[in-house]
Amino acid sequence: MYPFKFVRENLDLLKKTAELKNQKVEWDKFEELDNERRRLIMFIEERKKWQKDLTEKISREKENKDLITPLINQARKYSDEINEAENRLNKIEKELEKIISFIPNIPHSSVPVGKDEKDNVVVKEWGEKKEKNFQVLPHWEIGEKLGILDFQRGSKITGSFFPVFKGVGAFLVRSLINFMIDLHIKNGFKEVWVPSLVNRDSLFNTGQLPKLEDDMYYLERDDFFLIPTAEVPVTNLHKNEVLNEDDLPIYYVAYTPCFRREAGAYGKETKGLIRVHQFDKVELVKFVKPETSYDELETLLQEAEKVLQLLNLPYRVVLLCSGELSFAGSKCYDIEVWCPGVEKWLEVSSCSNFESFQARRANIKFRRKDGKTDYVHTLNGSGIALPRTIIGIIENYQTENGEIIVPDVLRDYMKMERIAI
RNA sequence: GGAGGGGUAGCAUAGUGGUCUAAUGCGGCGGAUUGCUAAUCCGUUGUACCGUCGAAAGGCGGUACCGUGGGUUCAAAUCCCACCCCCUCCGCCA
Repeated sequence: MYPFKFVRENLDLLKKTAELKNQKVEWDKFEELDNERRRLIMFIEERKKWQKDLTEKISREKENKDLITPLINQARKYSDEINEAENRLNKIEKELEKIISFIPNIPHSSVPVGKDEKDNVVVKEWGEKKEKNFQVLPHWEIGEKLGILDFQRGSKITGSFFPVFKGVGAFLVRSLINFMIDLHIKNGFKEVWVPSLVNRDSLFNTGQLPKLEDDMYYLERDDFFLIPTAEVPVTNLHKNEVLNEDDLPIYYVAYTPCFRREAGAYGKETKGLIRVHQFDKVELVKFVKPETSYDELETLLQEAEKVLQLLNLPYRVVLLCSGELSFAGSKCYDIEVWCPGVEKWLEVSSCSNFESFQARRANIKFRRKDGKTDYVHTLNGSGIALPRTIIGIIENYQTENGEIIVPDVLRDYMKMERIAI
């Protein structure tokens, strides 16, 4: 969310970025209303000044009725004029804010310009796609055979794409969450537990609203939303705060369930655990000084990569092009794990720098040593999302006789070497 | 859900219609004193917007901001209404 002045002074740049991100904005209307807003402010402020002077005179001469009666009449006139102009100003500012709220964040200069996923750049590949001398089954087949996944019963309870994990499957979910959180705590992240329901304001601040309203579950009675990611509650932890420079950087790790309606996504990559309405995720969030945020993005990416390296799952890192960047993002890396059963790279993490975009909306500042305040930069990355990681484990660690070897790093948690019938 | 108390600049607190242009303390920043630290003393102090000057840092002039939004009034931190949040107690409840 940019201030009016910034938009006014950077119209060309913002128009270009909105185009790159395929976002429609009412630019002409903005210019017209912005001019009118400034005219009105000048009109109002002038009259307020006059009114103030009169008020002072009235106050001084309040004993002298004959003298102040005409003054009061004049002041009343100003008061009416101010009132009327302010009503118009309020309307105009609301309209302007609505227009501005649809202006997306500006991509960083290192982001490749492009339209769709074909223009993304693979910047790294890690691990080996091991050749197996047997046909690797997709996770839903082997998972149901082993009794650790149950899609039928999930849809009975709620609807399709609400999976059930059973027995060792449920234990695997719990173990992965603990493994990931333990890892991140060891590397300096502070664990937080936050609400999974949030208000409109919080979603606006992180940039999900106004654009993605239809993609979220909504509780009408209370005007709350179920979170699509822990990014929303964790980033809003410091809404309307002024942090101390010495407190930065702040690193948080949070486990939460995530809820996504995935409106219109049916039929595409939706089998098994690939795309579900409710899933678990361990999320990393950083609050940092602007001058360090791009270094912080690289270390955030490394932190997320560590999870896959320790699980020994082959993955690649993709730098998103401008057209694929989210509304609020300045730069974003996706991490995709190779899943040989479905023969696809599946996204398990998205690491983004939002620069000051979210901090402006959420009003999160910090005070520098010289006393000046500045907006923090916020970053977040999944560290990492569970269902697709589980796909990766089931499909990469599958044996010929239909068992799953437990990755070394999880054996401390699960106290077993293989998942078998 | 009910009753009462509260929300004032980074924090803590004062302020019940008109020099409030929001006081005071702490903290922060700058300086003085000083073997070191501490203490003391002096100065300074927020945010947003509009106009104007400037390449910029910023300067100057103005307006607004006392939880949020309305209302009364010539004039609101102060009076009235609604809502939000925090605290205490009661009720209900996993």
